[in-house]
Parts: sequence; structure tokens; C-alpha cells
Amino acid sequence: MPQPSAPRKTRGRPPRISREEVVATARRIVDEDGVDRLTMRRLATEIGSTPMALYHHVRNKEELLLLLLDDHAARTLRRPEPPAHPRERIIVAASAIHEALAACPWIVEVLTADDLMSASALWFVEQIVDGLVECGLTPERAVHGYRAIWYYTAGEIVVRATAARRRADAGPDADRATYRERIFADLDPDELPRLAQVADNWAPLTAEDTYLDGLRAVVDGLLVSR
Amino acid sequence: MPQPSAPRKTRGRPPRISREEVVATARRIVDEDGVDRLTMRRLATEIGSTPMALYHHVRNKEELLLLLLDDHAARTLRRPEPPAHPRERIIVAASAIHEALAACPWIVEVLTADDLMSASALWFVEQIVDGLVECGLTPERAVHGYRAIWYYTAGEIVVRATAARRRADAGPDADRATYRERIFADLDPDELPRLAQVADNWAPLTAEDTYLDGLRAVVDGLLVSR
DNA sequence: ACCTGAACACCGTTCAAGT
DNA sequence: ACCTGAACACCGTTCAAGT
Repeated sequence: MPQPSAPRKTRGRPPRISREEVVATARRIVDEDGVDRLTMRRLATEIGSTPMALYHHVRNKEELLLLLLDDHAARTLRRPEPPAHPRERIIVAASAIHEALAACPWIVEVLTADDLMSASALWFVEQIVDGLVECGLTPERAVHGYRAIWYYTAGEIVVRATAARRRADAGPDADRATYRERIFADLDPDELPRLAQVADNWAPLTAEDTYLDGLRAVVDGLLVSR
Repeated sequence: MPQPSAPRKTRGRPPRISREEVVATARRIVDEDGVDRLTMRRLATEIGSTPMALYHHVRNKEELLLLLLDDHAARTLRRPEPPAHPRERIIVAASAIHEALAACPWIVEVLTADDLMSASALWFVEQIVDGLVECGLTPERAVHGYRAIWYYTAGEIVVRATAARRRADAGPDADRATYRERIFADLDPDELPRLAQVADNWAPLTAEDTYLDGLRAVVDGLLVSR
């Protein structure tokens, strides 16, 4: 969430770079070359300044990454027309968050910020908590339900992003892909019969995108009276 | 999973350090000082050798971290007596994985290895997939169900571990804690009424450990015929 | 086969000083 | 107030050589 910059004092040396410029340039670097390539030194160079100048606008690299996440959320989260049925409102809001995050897998490094990714996401959290309450949960259980949905969503993003990263830097002659294959090929069907049974389909099955199915299951489970 | 070391050739210089020693020393460093402090250089020093000697026993740091995860899984995963009811078998197996991972939060950096954390975990995956099949799911849906449970579990670990890390290195005068507080204090009750309603309880509610409740909800949802 | 020394190509951050 | 230069205290990994 871009804070309104403090009212500019007229004293002192005029700034040459702004926090907005720092964030915007960082975003460009990350989009072009990935989050690994974002270093304070490179950022300074691209902005035409020195590493130390950056520390005047952000506290440290961690804060820069959080600002980047905020920036991304504010830029890509679009509020859908909420469906009439509360259960569907929950699904739609969670899917919107998921979609925004899935679009930038580098976010994984930052994402894992407790329960709230950004002020821009509050409206979506509201939809989820409200939907759960409308479906009959107490506010307390609704907050816990929101967290279960968030764990599921964050887990999906993190697991998928890491798997993709591994595949990418394992190269074409993927030695990592064969690790799982080797394990599955060596399964003892007596000890692990179900896994042996599905072994051949494991790769295609896990390649399917089942986020939405799983989300519906999580929501259904939360709404089942127990 | 410690591979049986290849049969030792009798030619060439005898090894001074072993892969096992490398992993064991790395584990000690991580336990004592955290995963951030595990560097190839320090590991070499503590083992009484040089950084380059390590590269003779592990391909690179990433592989070392995977070995560490395997080691941890093999060491801490204990197979519970599976309950008679398949639904409870699923819960018990997932909880065991969760417990093993929650005990070493540094694992987050590595954890996010696709769908399979370690060969030692296969038995637990078997319990979950089998339980889902016993409850009436097709093998295909059971694999997808396992993944939903894994996403939820991995998400819980990652989110909680990162939150804890943030709290730890924010220090006592936590500036980060007040970020959420500030956002919740500034909530517009007209726009976000539910969040405004639960704002005061958000911190205690999210501090509760609701992994098991959420897991039960996920499993219930997967078993609801849809 | 296993290990070493030296080097390459970097990091994030701090300090003291300049404008 | 804002920016710079130089330095601190590190990284992971590669290369060429030694035993």
C-alpha cells in the first residue's frame, strides 16, 4: 500500500530519487530477471545512484521486498462482483488472491508474511470472513476458517513455485525429476500398495491444477457442522 | 534417506571426511545457530577442512539442504499405530508429518520440494492416500486429496515459521507488529465491517494453534460427495 | 580419489564525510 | 536532507595443482 509521502519539507538537499522510483525499478528488475537478481547494488546502478542512497528510502532489503509485494497486490488485485451466495463469495475472493499471487511466483520469498499479505488484500479477507459468518460460523470460527484457506492457498503457491524453480534450474537433463521417479520405481507394492498403484500416474496427476477443487473441499469442510 | 554408500574402491587417497560427517556437522550448526548461519565456509571450518573438500561429498549447498531434510525426516518421523477408521488414519498420518516439520522451522527453505518431502515420508503418504480410497474416493481423487492436505500442511508451516522469524528479528520494540495493528486500527467499519468486528481479537485468534481443526475440515471437505 | 590454496565474482550494510 | 566513497565482513563456486 503506497503510503502518502510525508509533506515535503522545503529545507535540505532536494531528493534525486524517490521511494516510488526505487520500488518501480526493483519491480522491473524482478520482472525481467527474477527476484534472485535483485540486489541493492544492481538496483542502485540501474537507478543511477549508489547502494547507500537506497537506504535513505527503504530501511533494508526486507522492507524493499515487502513494498514490492504491496505494489504487486495493489496493481493486480481486482475486486470481482461478489456472487449472491456467501459460499461462492468465499471461493471467488480466495481465488482472486490466489490468482494474483500465482502470477508472480517470486513472491514466495515474501509471501509468507503471517496472515495478511497486504492492505490491498483486506477487502478479500473481508469477503471470506463475511461469507463464512453468513454461512453460520461464529466470527471466531470464521477467522480460523480464513486462516485455513490462507494456509491452503499459500501452500499451493509455495509448493508449486518451488517445484517450478527446481525444474528450471535443474536444466533439461533433469536429475531431480528422476529422484522421484527412482523412488516410485523402487516402491515395494507390499508395503506401499496404494502408492505403487498410482505410481505411473503420479506425475500427470500432480501436474494438474486442482487449486479450485481443493479450495471447494476446504470451504465445504469448514461449513460442515462438526 | 541415507543411501548405502557405494562399495569403497581400494584405490586412491583414503577419504578424510564422509558425506555422513558433512550432514551431521551441518545439522549441528543448524540446530545451534539456525539455517542462516550454515555456510559452506563455516561448515568446512568446523569439520576441520576447506570449503572445496565439501564439494567432493555434496553437489552444492542445495543438495546439502535436501540431505538435511531427509536426515531430519528419517530421524524424527515415528509411525503411529494406524487407527481402524480410515478417516482417522488420514488425520494421524498428516499430523505426524506436520509435527515432524513444525519441530524444525528452518526446514521452510527446503520443505517446498514439490509433493514429496523425503523417502521417509512415503509411508505417511501411503496412509493418507489409502485412507482416502477406503473412504470411497477414486485413486485419482485420492492423490489430489493428498495434495490438498499437503498444501494446507506446508502452508501452515511456512506461514507460521516466517511469522516467528519476523517476530524474532524485529526485536522487542516490534515495528512489524504495529503494522498489522495500525491497519486494523484504521479499518473503516463501513467498508470492512467483519474485520472491524474481529479486529481486537485478531491477534489472539491467529495465535491459536488450529492446525488440527483445519486439517479435519480439509479432510471432511474432501470426503463430502460433491 | 581426495584434498588444498588461491582466486573469481559477487553480497548487504555501516561509517564518516561531502553538498 | 540527501547522497557518496570506501570499507567491513562476508558469500558460493571454480580452477589448477598437489598427494
